[in-house]
Amino acid sequence: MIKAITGTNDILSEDSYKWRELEKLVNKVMSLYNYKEIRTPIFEETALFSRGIGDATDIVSKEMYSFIDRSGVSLTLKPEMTASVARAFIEHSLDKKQSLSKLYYISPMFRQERPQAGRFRQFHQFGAEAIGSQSPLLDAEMIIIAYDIFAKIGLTNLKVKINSLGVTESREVYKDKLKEYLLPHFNNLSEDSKKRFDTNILRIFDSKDDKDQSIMRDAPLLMDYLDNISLEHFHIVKEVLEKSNVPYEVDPKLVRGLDYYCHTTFEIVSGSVGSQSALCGGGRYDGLIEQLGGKPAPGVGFAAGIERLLLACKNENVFDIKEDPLDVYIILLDSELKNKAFEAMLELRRDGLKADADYLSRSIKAQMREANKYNSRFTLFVGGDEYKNGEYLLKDMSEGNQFLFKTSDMKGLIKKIRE
RNA sequence: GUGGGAGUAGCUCAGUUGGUUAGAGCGUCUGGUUGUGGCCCAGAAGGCCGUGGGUUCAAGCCCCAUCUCUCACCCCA
Repeated sequence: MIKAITGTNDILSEDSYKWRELEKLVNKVMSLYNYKEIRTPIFEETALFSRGIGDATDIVSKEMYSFIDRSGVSLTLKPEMTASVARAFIEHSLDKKQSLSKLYYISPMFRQERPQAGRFRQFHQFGAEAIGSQSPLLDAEMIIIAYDIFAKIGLTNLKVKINSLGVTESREVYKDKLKEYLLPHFNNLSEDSKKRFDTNILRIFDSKDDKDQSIMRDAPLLMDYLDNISLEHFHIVKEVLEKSNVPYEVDPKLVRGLDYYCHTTFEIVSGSVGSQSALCGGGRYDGLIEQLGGKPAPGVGFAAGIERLLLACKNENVFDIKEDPLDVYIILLDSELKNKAFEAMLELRRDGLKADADYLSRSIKAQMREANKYNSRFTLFVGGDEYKNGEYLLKDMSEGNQFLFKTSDMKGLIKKIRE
């Protein structure tokens, strides 16, 4: 039997309705904040991601779905969206069309990781990017958008964590200090952290190893090495969040994995999912556009994982929405009338009512059970004495009342259903 | 890439120290008289017990391999 690829999922109809509603909500909120949708290709040149995200990250070095196409070019299924949006921004000279580009997206992403709770190989993210301004108001806006969407969904077990990485220069100074501090402890670090010492030393703060944690407890903090401009930037972000009623905590150990981040970084984590608790993450990337060959332009953005979000919803018992019930289910009493019944049903549908009927020539009992399964508000009986008298019988399924309508009076029948 | 757990009906799971025709609940389908659902009742369909080897007179159960799912590490949304 052929099965779906490991780490990919079919979204069956019970769930796809929920996905659609979530997407509607995202579209709505993004439009309130005046972000415009951008759709980029599923695959890009591999070089875009190795330059944008950073060669040292695991995402680029071993988790990308890369392949050589027939013309010999290395292509990659997008593992994240920021690099793609940045590429499109440069390619279409969006900076010349307007001073600030506020963009959002909903899109599948691909990473060849080992699947676990809330993590898949094809997964979906929505997110936003604002390119063209250094304003800390935008950093805060990103956090607020994500927070607003999560709140509208009904999630409560959330924590907003923010931190500042400052500018590159002060961060490099700090990295040296950290190296200096860690060197005497090097042999006591976990194997993973020994590797991180060279590749991405800041991420040792994220280690779940107890020994690492105790070593890092006394490590110097980046916050203490930030220059005044970075501190001021961060201060404004915090101030805006407070005034916007977004509860947050500063986590000086929150460092993000992607190379392009600077200044503000943030995550919103949920206590309702497993170990993959970050529902969204993001930050500022003032150097990225230039690094990808564009004219320097500052940017900030975030991405949220849809599968994780829905997992959190399931565990918190929120956003449990069901598809609208059927308005009418047609019950065919005389099989000779099936064309007539189909016509009537079509008329209902074309008038905007959700209607369906039995296509398997089943018994009346079976048809009624089917109507009930779809939670149909009404059933319409076609046939029998009523039809001989030129009438249809309409039954209200919750009350049990029945009403007669002239077959010529579809308007009256429709009006009754709409009441 | 590393480690733990699990694969029996559409779903959730039972299957005793290996021993005849493999079970339940839910779901599905059909009925419970002439044209009416939900509740209830009855019946039916549906399984090469993940796959391939092995041990044995005998394997769903024991052994090996393999695949898949799952959780955690790594990494990250």
